[in-house]
Amino acid sequence: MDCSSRKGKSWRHGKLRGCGYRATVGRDAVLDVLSQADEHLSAEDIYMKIHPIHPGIGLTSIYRTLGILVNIGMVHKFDFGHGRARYELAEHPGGRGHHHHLVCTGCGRVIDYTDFIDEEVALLKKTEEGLSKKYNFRIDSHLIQFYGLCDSCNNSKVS
Amino acid sequence: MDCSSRKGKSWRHGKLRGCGYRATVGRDAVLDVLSQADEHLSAEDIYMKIHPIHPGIGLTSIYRTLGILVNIGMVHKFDFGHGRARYELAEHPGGRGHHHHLVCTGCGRVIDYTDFIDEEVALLKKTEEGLSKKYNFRIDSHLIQFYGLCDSCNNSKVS
DNA sequence: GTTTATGCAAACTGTTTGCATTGCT
DNA sequence: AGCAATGCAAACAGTTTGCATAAAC
Repeated sequence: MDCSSRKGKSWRHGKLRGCGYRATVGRDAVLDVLSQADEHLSAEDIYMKIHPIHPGIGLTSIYRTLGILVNIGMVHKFDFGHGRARYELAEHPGGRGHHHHLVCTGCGRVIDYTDFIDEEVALLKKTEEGLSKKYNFRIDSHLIQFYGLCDSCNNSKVS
Repeated sequence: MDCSSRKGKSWRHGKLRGCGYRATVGRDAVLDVLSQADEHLSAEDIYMKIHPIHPGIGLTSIYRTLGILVNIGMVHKFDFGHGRARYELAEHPGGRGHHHHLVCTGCGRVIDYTDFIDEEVALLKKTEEGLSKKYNFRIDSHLIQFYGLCDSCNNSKVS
C-alpha cells in the first residue's frame, strides 16, 4: 500500500491518516520506540519499552499497530527463525540505514551489515526489473540474509 | 554440521548414520516426500503425504526428523510469513535446482525463480567472503526473497 | 455523534516436550 | 542387550479475536 501523505515534522501522522487510520498515542509510541531502536525488536520488546511510559497500552495494540505499519510499508517484519517476529522501521533501499542481515544459527545473534550493500542493491534492482516483467509481479521489498556461526559460537564449538 | 558420508544410491542413510543418527522408516519417508515435492512443504503437508502410506508415523516425528535434517544441512527451512515453516531439500548454491523466492504478500503464493541466479550467486559468494572475514562469521547458507503482489493479486486489487 | 481503536481475557495455531513403548543396530 | 526413535497427550509460545468500553475525528 502506498497512501499519499505530505512529509514534514509529523509526517507519520500524515501517512497514517492518508491510509485511513487514526493517529493515536499508542501508534505514536510504537513508532517512537522503533525509530529510537538500534536493533530489531519483537512485539514484546516494544511493549516493554512502552509500558513504563504508557502503562495503559497493551500488547494487543502493539500487535495491531505493527500489523498496520507493516501493511502500509512503514515497518518491515522479519523472522530470524527464533519463534518471534522482529520489526524495524523501513528504510529505502540504497538510502542511509539500509542493510542486510547476518544471522547466527548458534546463538541467534543478528548482525546488520552494510558492506557490499550498493552492489547488492544494484543487482537486486536489476533482478527485480527482470522478475517483475517475467512474472508480472509488483515487487515491494526484498530480504537478504546469511546464516552461519558467529565468532563466539564458532570458537565454542567442539569439533 | 558436516558429518562425513559416502555418496551412492542410499547416501541419505550414510549421511544420517555419519551424523550419529539412525536410519528409520519415518526419516526415509520424510526424505522421500521432500525429494519428490516440487514445492515447499510444511510439516503438516509432509505428514499428510506420508500418512496414507505409513499411518503409524506421527506429526511429532516429522517435526523431530525435520529438525535433524535441517541441522545436518540436508534440508532448508523457510518462513514465508504465513505462520508455518516450510521445508525443502537442500541444493548446492550454483547447482541445478538452486533458486530463490518471490513471495506474494497478497495470497501467499511462492514462486521459485532461477533467473539471474548465476549473477546473484556470484555476488553472494563475494559478499560471503568479505563478511566472513570482517565479522569472523562462518556462513553456511543464504536466503534471498522478494516480496510483492503476484499477477492475480495485482489485478484483483481495487485502487 | 459516529466511527475507529483499545484492553482484557479467551481462543487459536504451529511446534515442542515428558514419558512409557517400540525398533534399530 | 542397549540405546535411540517414536507416539500420544499435554504443555507451550507467540499471535489473533470477540466484545464491551474509550478515544479520535
